Amino acid sequence: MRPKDESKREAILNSAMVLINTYGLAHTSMSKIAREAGVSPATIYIYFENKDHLLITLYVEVKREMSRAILDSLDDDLEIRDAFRLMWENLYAYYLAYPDHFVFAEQFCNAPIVDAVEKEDAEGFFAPFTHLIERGQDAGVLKPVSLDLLLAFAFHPLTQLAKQHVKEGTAMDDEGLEAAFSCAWDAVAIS
Amino acid sequence: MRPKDESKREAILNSAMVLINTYGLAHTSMSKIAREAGVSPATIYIYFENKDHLLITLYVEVKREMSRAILDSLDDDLEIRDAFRLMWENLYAYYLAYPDHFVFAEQFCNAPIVDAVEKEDAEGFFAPFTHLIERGQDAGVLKPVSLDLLLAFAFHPLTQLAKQHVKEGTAMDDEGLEAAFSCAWDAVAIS
Amino acid sequence: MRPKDESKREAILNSAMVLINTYGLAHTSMSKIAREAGVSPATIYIYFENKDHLLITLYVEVKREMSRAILDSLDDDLEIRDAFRLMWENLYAYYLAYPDHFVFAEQFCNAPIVDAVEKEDAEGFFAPFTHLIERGQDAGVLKPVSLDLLLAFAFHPLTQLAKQHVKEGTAMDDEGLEAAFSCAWDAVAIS
Amino acid sequence: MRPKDESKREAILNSAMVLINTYGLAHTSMSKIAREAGVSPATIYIYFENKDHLLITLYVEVKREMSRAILDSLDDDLEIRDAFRLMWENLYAYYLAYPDHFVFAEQFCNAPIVDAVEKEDAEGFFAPFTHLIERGQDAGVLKPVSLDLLLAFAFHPLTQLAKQHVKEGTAMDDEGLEAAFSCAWDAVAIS
DNA sequence: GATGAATGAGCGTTCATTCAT
DNA sequence: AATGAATGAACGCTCATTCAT
Repeated sequence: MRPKDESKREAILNSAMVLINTYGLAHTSMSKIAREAGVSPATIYIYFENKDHLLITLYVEVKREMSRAILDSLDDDLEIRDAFRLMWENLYAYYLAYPDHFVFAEQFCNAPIVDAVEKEDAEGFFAPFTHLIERGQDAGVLKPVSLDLLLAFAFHPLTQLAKQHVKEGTAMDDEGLEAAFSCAWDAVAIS
Repeated sequence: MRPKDESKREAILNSAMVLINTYGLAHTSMSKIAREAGVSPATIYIYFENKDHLLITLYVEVKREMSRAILDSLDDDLEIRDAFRLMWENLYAYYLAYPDHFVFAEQFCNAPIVDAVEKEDAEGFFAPFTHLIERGQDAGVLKPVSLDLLLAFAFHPLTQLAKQHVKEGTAMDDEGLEAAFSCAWDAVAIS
Repeated sequence: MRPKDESKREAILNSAMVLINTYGLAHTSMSKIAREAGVSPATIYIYFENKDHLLITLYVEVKREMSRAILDSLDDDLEIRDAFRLMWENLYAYYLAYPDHFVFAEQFCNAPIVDAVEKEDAEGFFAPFTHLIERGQDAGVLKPVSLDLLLAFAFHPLTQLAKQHVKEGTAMDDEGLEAAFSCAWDAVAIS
Repeated sequence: MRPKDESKREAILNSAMVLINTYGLAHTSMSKIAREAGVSPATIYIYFENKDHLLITLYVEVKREMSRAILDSLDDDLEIRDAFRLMWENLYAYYLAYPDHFVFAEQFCNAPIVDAVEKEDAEGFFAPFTHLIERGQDAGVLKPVSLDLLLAFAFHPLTQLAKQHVKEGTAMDDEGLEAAFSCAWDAVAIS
């Protein structure tokens, strides 16, 4: 027997992402994914149980890669502000480097299908953020408010900015990034 | 010729919104919308040219209502901070009062179909925000950074918070709202 | 709106029967039925909830017609033997006149799907037989054995004979029919 | 080269029979048969040329075993009636002992695929019946009517009765069997 | 204006069979 | 001999839309 072809699995996942970003979840069919990936529709079902599983797998893997990218060069010895800044830059760099991942994740997580993602899979993504924020609060550097609140101010505006930049094909320069980070830091840090 | 029945139009739009929020854009068909609205599929085409037009109309109307809600009690004589605060509270109140509108808008604006919305329709929504921010910058109260950046920090975290609260069925109390607003203000105001 | 087209419903049912008799239940798809009936596959679903409902409806209607044919000219005033004979002849005549009905019913009732037929629908068919047999037993003309047993001998061999005749394109002449009926009568009557 | 594994062949045939009896010819796929038999779909094609061959082989083997069972203890020295009675009892016992065989055979032989069975394979089954009937007619014990007619009355009602008993999980006791046999004998014997 | 009937195209999925190991 | 991977065609069914009343 032939071994499973890992490149096929990835072609399927990537084709799904590209089509979803281009035409939307609503107009991306299994046949189209298969055609784009250069396989038979039936082949998809060797790698994924059904369409929902395929989409959820794609989301979870994208989120996992995002999570990994953010942690790059991160170190517990860094000052809170520097660590925060590094994650912020990592995230923005990731958004620019893999806009597909990012655009897909935003579409997916705003659709009801996201509720089918297992909780542990979903929340793993936020762990590095959470950890940093708790560290910052313990050190008396970050405001003593709820985690959700800090998360919303620390990283969500960046996502919003990246969304616009990806759509317009623009990007922030160092100065813009510096200004943006300042806003974020002012929002969450004790002045 | 009977006049078009406004209540039918409303029923169709509302049914679409409810189904899309429950099952997703991808699983909401014209037949289902018709059944939910208690009309024939053919009737929908009397009120809307086709499915895309129906969805876009729904989005634009939802956004327009949001816009209107935010402006409630707003007055150019208010101090910048107070005006900002009022809009912030209006928006959060609207999210809680009409979670359907809000959930639908988030799903829609993260799907590619949003690109089919006429620019003037889409941007009208932001006008009150824009106007306020420009006033604040002129007065030297808000940071002299790009409009997009201030918008991202001033209102986007609130959307993110509301998304969680709607999903979990919770809400911020006055104290929480105060803390959240402080973060937003610190992000955008000159300290 | 257009009224439902009764001729379409019948074309669908008849096409299904013809295809099932020719190619078997296993090789008769909704598309093929639609093509044979000259309608769109989607149209079938206006008249029948799904494939199973279509097949079951077909079976029940075929059985109902058989039942009606058997009762033709039947009269409670007839002697038991004459009534029995009339039903026997009616049934054989029906088999020869509508071999499709008969062949379909045999295939259907030997497949597991027959278990999905509502009991009352299924047993209505046997009512005339049952009634006659009970009358015969009360009159002391038929053997006092179980109903199932008498039914099995009174009518099932005829079905078997008809099956062969239909397949071979032959038929019993009057003499053959007389001989066959004698066997049946000897089987069930008190000598 | 390993020798073909007879137990695998049996497992495939038996799995096919079980699935067909449970879900019907129409819903029994090669993959399901393979899964049920604990082999790969490809393995089935080592033992059988294709699906039709598999089904036909199954039918022919089932019929051959039935045929063998009926002949058990049969002896040309027996009186016609006793021989007839023995075959009748053998057949009923076989039906009760191997209801799967019997249910499968009835489904199969009422579907068009039965026409693909080679004539000699199919008719071999009836040889013992035929032989007995001819002996009985020569001896002047059985009615001098066509073979098909006698066969239809002699054994077909039993099949019908067994079908009901298998479905209901009941069985005839000795008394019931005696009564049933009497009917059959009265049908075919010269009084 | 409003309807249920009607449709060809397409949906997600499984089919019987073959391939490559 | 035996396998799981792979497939194009077909499955049952629903889609967005239009027709006829």
